[in-house]
Formats: sequence, structure tokens, C-alpha cells
Amino acid sequence: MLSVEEQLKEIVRGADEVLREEELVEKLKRGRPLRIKAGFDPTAPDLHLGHTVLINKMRQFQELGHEVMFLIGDFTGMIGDPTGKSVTRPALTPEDVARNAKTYKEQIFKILDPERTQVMFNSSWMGKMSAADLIQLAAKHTVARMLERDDFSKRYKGGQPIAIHEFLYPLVQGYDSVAMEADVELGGTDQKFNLLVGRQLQQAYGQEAQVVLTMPLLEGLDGVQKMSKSLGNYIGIDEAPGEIFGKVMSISDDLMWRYFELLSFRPLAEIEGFKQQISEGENPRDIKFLLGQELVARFHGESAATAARDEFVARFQKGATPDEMPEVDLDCPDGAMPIVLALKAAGLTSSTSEAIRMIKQGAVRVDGDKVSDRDLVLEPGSTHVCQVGKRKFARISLKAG
RNA sequence: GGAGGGAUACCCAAGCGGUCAACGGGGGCAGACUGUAAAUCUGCUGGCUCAGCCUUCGGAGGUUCGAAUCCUCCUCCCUCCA
Repeated sequence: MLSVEEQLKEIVRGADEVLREEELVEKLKRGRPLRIKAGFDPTAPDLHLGHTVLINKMRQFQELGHEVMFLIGDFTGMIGDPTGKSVTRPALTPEDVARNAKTYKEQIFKILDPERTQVMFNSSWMGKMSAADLIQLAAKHTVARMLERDDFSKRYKGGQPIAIHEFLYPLVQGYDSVAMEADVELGGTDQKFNLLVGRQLQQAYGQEAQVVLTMPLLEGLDGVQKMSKSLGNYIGIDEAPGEIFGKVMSISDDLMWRYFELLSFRPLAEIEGFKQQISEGENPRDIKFLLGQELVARFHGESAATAARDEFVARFQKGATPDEMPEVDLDCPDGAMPIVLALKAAGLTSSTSEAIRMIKQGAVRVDGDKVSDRDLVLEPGSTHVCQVGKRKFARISLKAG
């Protein structure tokens, strides 16, 4: 095990806050592996790089020899973290939970060491809790403290309803720390309040309070809003190598450093070296290559990463068409196929109107030649590589109908 | 229970009898410039058998030669009074 100082340096990398750092030092000094808790929603096992910021931190703890507990909040999932909608979510069936847990494992074990990861479900202790136990739990916290939470206080002051059960979410999440005897809990900055409730409850139950470590929310591809699926600005960890690589290449140079800090496993010193190289004239694009390769390799392996880079260079620096693209067979009942209908049928445009617009804008190519005539027809029996914009390709074969 | 205000395209938001497939902004897409960067500039952003036609402005009816615009009923949201 590394020295306390060395561990601490690793642990605080990229972290938003550590509460409280002195306590963490105390815990580390004892020299025994710490119990690290991080909780996840049972409903959304479709992870993107934003989620991995936290998982990377868990991995780091593993590498330092600590014990990582991956908690699936299947019980808390019934409550739903308060958003003002004040509706209890329908409980997931045990089958749903099992299936989602399996998907989680497939995804997180690309980052975490399965041997040193415990997967837990909070229903396993919350499900056994009696009404009396729950009242006892609720007695350990006050309304005033609950109202310190920003969204609660805003809603309360603004006369918006707060359902009683919404108070239970932080309490249950906090109780999880008691049941798990967590030494450290990790979470996003948006989780700070809930994490702190855990500290308070552990003390109320006679345990030592966990250290709370919050990680910043990763910005999405636009560099402004947080990465999220609904905003469409994300890189999913299950995406194809070429997609991941391409999306990484499309981020701005400024954002690249943020991604290096939060997503790369490279030592900070090495990253500083990259900045140095750029100031000496190195093309930032080439540094971005390294980031793209590292991330592709993490989820698809080293050879896929190299292939993704080579493909990228061939396609965008040398203008080659991709090796693989959707193959589409179309019937031509009326003899020839108008290009606009072919583009729509191949899924390259969502409508013939859009196909016409794309042609007008010079975005359409057939076999590498720009199409300017919207009335162009494709002959039966021929095969063409059709392209809309820089990314959308299809090999379209026309069959005589 | 009573009195008002509102619902317009992916989002915000104009329009208040014809010139409205609907101003403007955001987002998105495409083109130029590049490093598939970013920033910037330009164009597009309902559908179709595309110089034309068809279906849209919460829903259903109605008035009118003509309705997103006027009337009636319904649904949902907000504000005030009780």
C-alpha cells in the first residue's frame, strides 16, 4: 500500500470536495482497507462517460487496495430522488432488478476489478425493515435539517408541495451507509446533501461518520451542459469504437483537458507534459488522438483503439470512404429510382423533403461525386455508395422490380 | 365554489380575419474555413408524385368567400378571491 500522502494525492484528483479531509487522513493512517460506497439508480444501466467519472474514482480506490461496494438502489428506486414530481415510482420487479444489475456488471467491470467489487442491493436490508424501524430512523433527523436541502427549501418557501415520502429518500440513502458501514461515500456534486445525511445518521447509530467525496458532473460534448442521455450530448460506453473516437475528436480543445482530468488514467504529470508540447507547437488534435485511443481501448480493447484511429485518419484526413457501411437493397418497380427516394429508403434522410434540401445544400454525394441535380435517377442493377453530410453512408444496390 | 390569464412547430416566443407552412431567438442539420476541432460566416429546419399540391397553431363543432386569428362546448396549466 502506498503511503498516506501518496494515496491522498491520488484520491483528491479531480474531486470537487472531500468532507472532511482530516478524517480521511485519519482513516487511511489506520492502514486497513477502507469500505468505499457508491450508489446507483436501478433503472438506468445505460452508462455514459459522465457516469464513469465516479466509477473511475472507485477503481482508483481499488488500485490503492480498498474495498469497493457498488450499491444498486433498488429500494430507493421506488421513491425516486425528489424532483418535485412527488410521485412514487412503481417498484421494479425482481426480474427487472436482476436484469439491470447484470447490465451494470457488464458495463462497470470494464473499469472495475470484479474480484474486488461487492455488488449490493439496498432492498436486502430495507426490505426487512419494519414500520417501527422506519419510525426510529425518521426520528434521527429533523425537518429543519431536511429543509436545508436546496430544492426542498425552494419548494417550501415557494409554496410548492413536498410529499412526506420525499423526505425518506435521503434518509434511506443515509441509512444505507449505516447498513454498509461505509468509510467513504462517493457521489456527484448534486448528491452532496444526501451524502451528508449519511454522515449524520451513522453518528446517530453510533458509527464513525463516513467521509464524503464528491466528483464534478462531466460536461457533455457541447462543453456547457452536463452530459446526459436526454440532451444527446453523451458518449455511451457501449458505443462502437469509431463512434467513441469520433465523438472525442469533436470536442473542443478546452474541453479536452477536462476530459483528460476526469476520464484519463494517465498521471497528472503526463497530462501537464501534453500541455507543454502543445505550447511548443504540437497540434492539439494529435493529443486528442491519445485521449480517444485511451477511451476506446478501455471499452473495446487496444486493437480496436488502434483501428479506430487508423480509420479516422483514413476517412477524415485522407478522405477515404469507410470500409463498413449499411448495405441497402432497394426494388425499383418503375424502372429507375429517383435519388431522393433512395436516400429516404436507405435511412440517410428522414424524408424526401429533407433529401431535396440536402441536395440543394451540396451535402449529397454518390460514388464520391457531389449531386446537384435533384432529379438524378439510379439505374436498376447498379450499386452506389451514397453519402449525406460527412458521416452518413450507405451502399445502395438497386434491384429491378 | 367565484373572477381572470394561458395552451402556436424540438424548446422559448411573436402573430389577433386574407399577403401564414406561420416573425425572432435557442437547439439541430448542412455548406465554407479547419484539425470531422472550437470560434466565425452562410443556408436549411411539416410532408409529398416538390415552379405545384396536401396536412398543421390544445380537442370537437360553428360563423365566414376565407380562421392560428371571431363564436360555442370540452381538456389541461397558471394567478387572484372564497
